[in-house]
Amino acid sequence: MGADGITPRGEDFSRWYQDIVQKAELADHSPVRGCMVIRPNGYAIWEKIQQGLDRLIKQTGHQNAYFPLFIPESFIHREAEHIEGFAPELAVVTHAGGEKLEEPLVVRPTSETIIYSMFAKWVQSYRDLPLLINQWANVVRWEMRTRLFLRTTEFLWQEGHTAHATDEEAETETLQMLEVYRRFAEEWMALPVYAGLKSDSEKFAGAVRTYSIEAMMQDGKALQAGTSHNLGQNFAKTFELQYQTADNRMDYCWNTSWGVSTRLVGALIMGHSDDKGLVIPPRLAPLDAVLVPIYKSDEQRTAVLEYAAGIEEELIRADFMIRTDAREQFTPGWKYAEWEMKGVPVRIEAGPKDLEKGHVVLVRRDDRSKRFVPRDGVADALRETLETMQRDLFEKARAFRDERTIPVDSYGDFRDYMAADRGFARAHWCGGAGCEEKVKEETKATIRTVPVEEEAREDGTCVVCGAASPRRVIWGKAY
RNA sequence: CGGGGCGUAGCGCAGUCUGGUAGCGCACCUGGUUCGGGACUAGGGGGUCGGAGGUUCGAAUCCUCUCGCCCCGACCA
Repeated sequence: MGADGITPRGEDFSRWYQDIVQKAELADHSPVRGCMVIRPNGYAIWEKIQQGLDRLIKQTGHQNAYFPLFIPESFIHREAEHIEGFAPELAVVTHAGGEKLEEPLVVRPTSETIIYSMFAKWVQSYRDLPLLINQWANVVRWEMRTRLFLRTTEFLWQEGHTAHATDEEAETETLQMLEVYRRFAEEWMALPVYAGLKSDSEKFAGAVRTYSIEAMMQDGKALQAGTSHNLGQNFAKTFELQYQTADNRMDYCWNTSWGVSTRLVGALIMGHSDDKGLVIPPRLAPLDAVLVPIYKSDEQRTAVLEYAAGIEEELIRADFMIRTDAREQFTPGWKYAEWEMKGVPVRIEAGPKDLEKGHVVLVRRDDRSKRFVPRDGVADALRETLETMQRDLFEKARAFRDERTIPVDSYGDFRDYMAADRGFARAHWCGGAGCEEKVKEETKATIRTVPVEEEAREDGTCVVCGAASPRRVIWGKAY
């Protein structure tokens, strides 16, 4: 462990991750196994994610609503594949009000069943469609093994649910939201992602097709960062979600659902942070900058704090989130380390020399580069620094990912590459579940995503069995 | 749920084998000197040793059971 108490990434990635979560005060373990207390620093990041994404969701025409936590157990059982996927991880309430319940209540693992049963009441004709709903909620899945943010028993997420008149429209919606997630990941989170289709073995139970975005973490492993499902008419048929067509027939609706969760906070950590602590892309940082005043004598103290107060006031007026760290009991150096640990994107230093020269020092968190900027231009300089840092973080992550995503054409090479834990392989796949299963058993790698763009088409032979393959797919070990 | 590791002050650990007054570093509190990359000094506070039961004159230490965390596997966003 280093002087700052963080296990270096290269030494033990998993411990490094836990150290960041603890030391940056993002989350803590609750008394209940597998559950997580999201601490203020962590929750502030989640709030930024919510704000950014909520806007994109609304801009694409969706409205927020809220459906209840409790779902009648029978609802979950109605859709055969759905229950098969979820049965082992359900938490069920059997008693309430001091009595045994007539029908047990499931704590939602996801809300398809309750939402589409309600949609059935609201949709009469094609004129009621499309119905575009989103909800921000908590869900519970009784997982065997948990990790803070990445997989917890209870987690926070957003789940969109829509109903459409045609299959084509539902598919368009599914892809639209996949694109929203891709944009959010890349432009807000500065995480480059591969977007594409899930193989049958990885798709959501109850969906016709599942799409996802997949990001590469700094240890070369994949993190599924968002999913978008085309549900077909599976749930519509189960819950009698029908509508009257323009030519007076009855038809079942076509549904989609899509979500991202607090797991994204984990993605941010593992995507950008370093051995000094948390690194957050500026667009998602709760604080834009921290101002550290520096002084020796009392006269300096008075002058510098006044200088700092003026800067802070100006930056707040320019709509930045900023805090001055005027704590007396810590030295500037100590504060630098502390704020680096917590991932504040920019540090502003202001001391007697800066006051004298009429400038301030801006230091970037990611590369710790220093800039001296005139006092009067501090707001513009800060804005520019944050924008540059946002871009640089994305480019750095993209270069890392690209370098570690390599084409592989023989099964021997494939096994060697996966054994080295480097990253993703782009290899041909015949589409057979058997080949996928064999790879998983022998290398622990799975198909992360199947690229669907036209440009991705390429004739080749399956890296496992040698049969004809229309495209390379992305393979990797996953969280 | 299987295999491995670990629970002792807020954090990191020693002490456990071989039972005998619970320690160290950091953090915390008070004073003084410091302050542009994790300051120095003097004094001080803080612990049902994860929990329960047992053995013993005496248990952090030995025995039994139990709970939690981490790593590896099976399940998953």
